[in-house]
Amino acid sequence: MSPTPDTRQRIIDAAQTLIYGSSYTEVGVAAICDHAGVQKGSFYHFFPSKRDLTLAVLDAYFLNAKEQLLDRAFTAELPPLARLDTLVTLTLEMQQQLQQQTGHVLGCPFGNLATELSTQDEPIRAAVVRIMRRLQVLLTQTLEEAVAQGELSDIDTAATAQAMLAYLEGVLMLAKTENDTDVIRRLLPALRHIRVPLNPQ
Amino acid sequence: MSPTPDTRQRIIDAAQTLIYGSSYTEVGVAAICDHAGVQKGSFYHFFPSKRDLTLAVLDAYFLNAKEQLLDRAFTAELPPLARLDTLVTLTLEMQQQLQQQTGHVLGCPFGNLATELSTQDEPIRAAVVRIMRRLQVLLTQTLEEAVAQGELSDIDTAATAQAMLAYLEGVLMLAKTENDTDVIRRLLPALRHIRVPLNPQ
DNA sequence: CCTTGACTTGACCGACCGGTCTACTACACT
DNA sequence: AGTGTAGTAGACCGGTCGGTCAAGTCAAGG
Repeated sequence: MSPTPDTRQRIIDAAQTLIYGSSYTEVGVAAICDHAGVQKGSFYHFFPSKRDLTLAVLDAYFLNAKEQLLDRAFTAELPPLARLDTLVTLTLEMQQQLQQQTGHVLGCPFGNLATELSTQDEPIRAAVVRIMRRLQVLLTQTLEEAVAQGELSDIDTAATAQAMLAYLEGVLMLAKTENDTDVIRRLLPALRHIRVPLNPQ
Repeated sequence: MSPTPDTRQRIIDAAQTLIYGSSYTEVGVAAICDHAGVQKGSFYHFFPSKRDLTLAVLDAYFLNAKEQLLDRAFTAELPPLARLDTLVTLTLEMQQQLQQQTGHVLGCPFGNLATELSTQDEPIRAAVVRIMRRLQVLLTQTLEEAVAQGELSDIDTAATAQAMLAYLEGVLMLAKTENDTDVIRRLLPALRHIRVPLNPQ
């Protein structure tokens, strides 16, 4: 029936939505198949296991984030620190929109999976780490530019980038817990003032 | 057999350990009973459901945190900002010890449960919110004292407290993801420099 | 026309899930 | 001694879990 438009992608899309909206363990393979309009056999034709699907889902999350968030914020068209403000604004807008759609503040898809599975599933943990590193690199480059252009005094750019990432994750987590995007609006703008001084240790 | 030392508490203790070490959904009632040396009938004699047990476990987590962390850090014997440093140090030590015991950085028990269940279970979400508020109050009072004693310039103490809480949660989450307490050691000391300026908007 | 192989179908598997239920034990109070 | 009750024991429930598998569809290539 019908032209069967890319079954594999439909599975990933369904899993993205369902897992982001609840959790890895809560969403079963059957539910994903239902939502994708696919039979279980087809699922296991494309993915050897639920975990392997989840790794693909992580990639999809990142692609999404890149197109909707990262590419718009981390652009050479903006001065370095303005990129951070853009990141803040876009993050707020995205979470607001998701809350309207689902009734819940969903937080960060990477943080959610990492928190749930880091102690349980090593490959998934490692995949999240790789993604976190990419985010950290973007922030580090931005901070280095800011220092070079005199927008920022000398700091430990790598550590500050990671601290900013931690703050972002923490704010999203608190907003998810309170189920209130106002937490993001009130707290996240302070991201740009986070600083880890030089002099390790 | 034997004097049956408080079955109810043994169940809570087992659940604390198991859930903190993995996740809510991953730990079944049967596993908790096994670990506590208790039969299922006894479990459901004391707790009407797994969720109700989890609410009790949240209280137990908080009691633990209070005795091992909060009471030691938030003491009038220390100047306000030194309390934050103590909080940082004790948090690092606790996570290091837990990692030695379990092989994993476990992060924050409240944050873990909140992330996993906020979109799934309203009573548990609400319980975590209540706990987060108590932490926020402790931080707010500390910051107000710091301002009063001139250790800190005028800031939005309530928002800054929440921002510090977010940062703490974020750092713990990143450390859990990387499974490395060094993340805490490098990033968490910057907690005391987090600031949300006055002027609401 | 026939074969190949990617893809789909849906029944099926054993294990486990949270939760129920009945029978039993042990002790306190009368 | 008899009775009520808190606690324990463990078999049992329907449902769901991730995953398997034999049987089939169908389009491309010889």
